[in-house]
Amino acid sequence: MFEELDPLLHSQLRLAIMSVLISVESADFNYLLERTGATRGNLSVQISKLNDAGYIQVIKSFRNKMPLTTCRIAPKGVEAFEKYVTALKSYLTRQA
Amino acid sequence: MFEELDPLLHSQLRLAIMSVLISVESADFNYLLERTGATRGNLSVQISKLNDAGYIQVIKSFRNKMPLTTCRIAPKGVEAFEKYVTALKSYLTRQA
DNA sequence: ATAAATAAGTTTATTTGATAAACTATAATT
DNA sequence: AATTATAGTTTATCAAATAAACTTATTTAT
Repeated sequence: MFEELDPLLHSQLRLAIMSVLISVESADFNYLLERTGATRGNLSVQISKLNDAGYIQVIKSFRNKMPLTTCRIAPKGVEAFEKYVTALKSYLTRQA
Repeated sequence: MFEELDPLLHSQLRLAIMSVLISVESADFNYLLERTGATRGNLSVQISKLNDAGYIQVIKSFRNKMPLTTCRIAPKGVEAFEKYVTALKSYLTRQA
């Protein structure tokens, strides 16, 4: 049987966000915008969802008097990402 | 940048259907039901969508006077599946 | 003979989710 | 003091996944 795919990760944009975050120490809003090609609104929403799930940590501060949103992957997020990758493999490898 | 994920394949059930079909010569409705764990309604809808897209071929016949729906992957479906797998990899491998 | 149960799907309705458009707040520029 | 730019958030819309309800035909039981 196929393993369940975590619906929070089985979304193109959220997966892209997580994919970026798993490879860097931290990433700010604009960097994620650029890397994912998302719109600001969509990015904002999906960051919130990942944060609510405890998959990422979001730190809001100021840089040059401007708001700065910094994201960092959380242990729970790493775990979920790895589990998702494993689950996906059950769909991708062709077994008879 | 991340590659686009074919929305037709980036769906748990449709991906499961395609995953089964890519590994067998053909599969009937009940076999797909069993393998995917889907409900009949949901399976019916998703088979239709894959058929409409030309990803699979659906043959309706009768066995023991009962309707029999047989599915087979189409060349276009194999192509799309392979492209999807390649695209997915851009999300799963952690590059800095 | 007819009523109930089973089989194999399909259609419709609901609910969720992704996305963009519109909005907010602050800062810098003209 | 308007206008433009920056960095987001909130709201509205549209699509899509899913299950519930329905259909049609077939056995089986009464």
